[in-house]
Amino acid sequence: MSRILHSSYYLHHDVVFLAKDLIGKTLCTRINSKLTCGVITETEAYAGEGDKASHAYGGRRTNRTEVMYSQGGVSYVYLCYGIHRLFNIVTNQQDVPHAILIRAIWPIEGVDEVLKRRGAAKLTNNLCVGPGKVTQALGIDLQHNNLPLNGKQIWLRDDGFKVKKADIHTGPRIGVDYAGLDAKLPYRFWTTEYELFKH
DNA sequence: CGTACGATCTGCT
DNA sequence: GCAGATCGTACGA
Repeated sequence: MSRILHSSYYLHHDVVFLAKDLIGKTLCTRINSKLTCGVITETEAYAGEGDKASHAYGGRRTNRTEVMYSQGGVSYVYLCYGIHRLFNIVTNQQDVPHAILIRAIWPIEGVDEVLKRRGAAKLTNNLCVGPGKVTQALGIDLQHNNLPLNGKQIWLRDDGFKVKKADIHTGPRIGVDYAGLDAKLPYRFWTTEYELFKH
């Protein structure tokens, strides 16, 4: 059985819990009339105003970060290193700027289109491992910022994949050395049990 | 207005 | 292992 995640899902749990809970959920896009879906296999939580690694640290509120202050259940897409688009899920209530970066997926639908976008010949373990690769695979661009996550272009599904607790690993976030002690927080979650999602 | 830099990826060594 | 790509954002002048 498979169902779209309801908007309330994003509102009533802590962002760190959700980051872990999203492992095994399915992220779908229909962009340029192409349907592509992948099971989320790696995430990072960004815990708002108190988190030095977050764009919203210290309550920073600008054109770019404004969407993080929305009620949960919308997308936050931004440009990184001038090249890569990074896709985040905004969570929690209005004015609480929590977000979850999607760092990796295992593609399960529209795989041909994913391969085309990635410029690859076949599906390999690391085809969509890395946040820039995820957005490239799913066709997500800056114009997909601030979209509802139960909409026509982007949505999340629970396909009933059961990832065992012991198969979800935890560690510090990547590329946030500037965040001082917060760089050490165990806010990154991932699994490598791709076999669960095959066939 | 100027400028420094980043929640990265790739290809080459 | 490392350099280069590449540009919007943030912030100070």
